[in-house]
Amino acid sequence: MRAKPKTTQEEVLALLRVEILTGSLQPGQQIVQDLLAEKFGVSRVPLREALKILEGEGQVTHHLHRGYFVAELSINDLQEVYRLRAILEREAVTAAVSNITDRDLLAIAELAAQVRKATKSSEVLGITAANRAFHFAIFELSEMPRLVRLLRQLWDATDVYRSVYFTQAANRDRILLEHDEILSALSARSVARSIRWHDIHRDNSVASVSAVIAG
Amino acid sequence: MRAKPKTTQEEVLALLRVEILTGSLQPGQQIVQDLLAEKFGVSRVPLREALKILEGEGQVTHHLHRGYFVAELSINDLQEVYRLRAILEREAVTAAVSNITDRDLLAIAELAAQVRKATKSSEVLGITAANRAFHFAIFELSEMPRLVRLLRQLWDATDVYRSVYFTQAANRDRILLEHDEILSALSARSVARSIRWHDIHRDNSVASVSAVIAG
DNA sequence: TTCGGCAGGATTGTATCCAATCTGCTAGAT
DNA sequence: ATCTAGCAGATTGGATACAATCCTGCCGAA
Repeated sequence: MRAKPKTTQEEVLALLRVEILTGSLQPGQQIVQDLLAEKFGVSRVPLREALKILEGEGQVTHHLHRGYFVAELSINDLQEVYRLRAILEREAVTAAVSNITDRDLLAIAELAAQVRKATKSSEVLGITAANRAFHFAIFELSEMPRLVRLLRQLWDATDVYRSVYFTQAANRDRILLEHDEILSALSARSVARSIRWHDIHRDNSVASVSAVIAG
Repeated sequence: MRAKPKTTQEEVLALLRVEILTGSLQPGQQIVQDLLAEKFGVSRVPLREALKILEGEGQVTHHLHRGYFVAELSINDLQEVYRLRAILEREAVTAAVSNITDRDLLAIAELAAQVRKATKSSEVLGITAANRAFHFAIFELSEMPRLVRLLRQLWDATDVYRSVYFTQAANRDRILLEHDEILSALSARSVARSIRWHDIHRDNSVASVSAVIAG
């Protein structure tokens, strides 16, 4: 038996994220509430509330009396998201370094190891999740919950496209190396190095994702 | 006759914002859906969707099977919000300066004048709205819609407390002066001066609002 | 071809009912 | 007297059905 979310709308929300992430719901595509509600086996009420949440995150757009559509990301949008990530992640990393304990370092190293394991298994969804867990464990150390929430929104916005990034073997190796560097910088409590490697890591990502969007 | 929002949930959303802003719904207070739905003359469904939006913005919190509560802001929360605002507004102002046209300057000057007029009338809600219009007109010039959206969320989070700021006459005069300085810096296309005066403006605000929260 | 209107479809809003859960009170045990 | 278990009331969460509103696309007339 699968671990069941407490409420239907949470379950629907999780399902929607997967649908969007895996491309079952493609960018620009309309979301027909009745169809999706039936597909998920729920009524429209929790579905709409989940869609409202996604709308708030910018994952879907809403046109009055026309319904919800999966958000599309232009090159400009993408660059803006990554610019904002750069600014906010620097802040998060800076705060994280000043808070980090040896215990935290162990936990993060463990998460890095899980990313490594996930890249072996070739399962994109698993790699995405592991990668996310690794990075947000670091961001969480900032002890700035609102900052983390904003970052989560920004990551969500590009998840669809970033997942393609993980499908290429060359990228996977580089990611693992960069994670090691980040971990090393954190261990040394070096803000500058931590930020630099985050920047490098992100720049490599944006380059690949831009290529995806450009076609 | 007042301009009516197109959908009921938008109307409810606007009403909720006013209720929260004016303190009819006080921080920490539970929002009883049935009562409020009846008070607004709507059913619970659009009310809940409006609450979902506010939850996404962090304006209200949600506890499972216990309902919605008006969000409370701790001193730490407040400082985090203002720290994030500082970071993001600097980015927005920088981009705005590089885009600003003479036409934009006229429009912003006009908005500044409206703030001045609003302060005369002593109506807090009006001042808040005018002030917001002034600042976001500047932020919008960044042509970074997601950045503006994040800023809007951050402003919303502290609106309740900031409105108190406007009730004090001494603050009002200073605000007007600072707006003039911002306008002057923008006219000169000086990024450094624009950022500096935004920082000063914000610092004065956070000091007052902190005092309010501290009691 | 273009314009106007009409029908169909989709979303939105509402009402009602039921299930799940939380809260507070009461009764019993220690 | 205090603590705990459990019951009742209240509230939220969800499902379903139906009415209302609005968009879209087609069809015919000028």
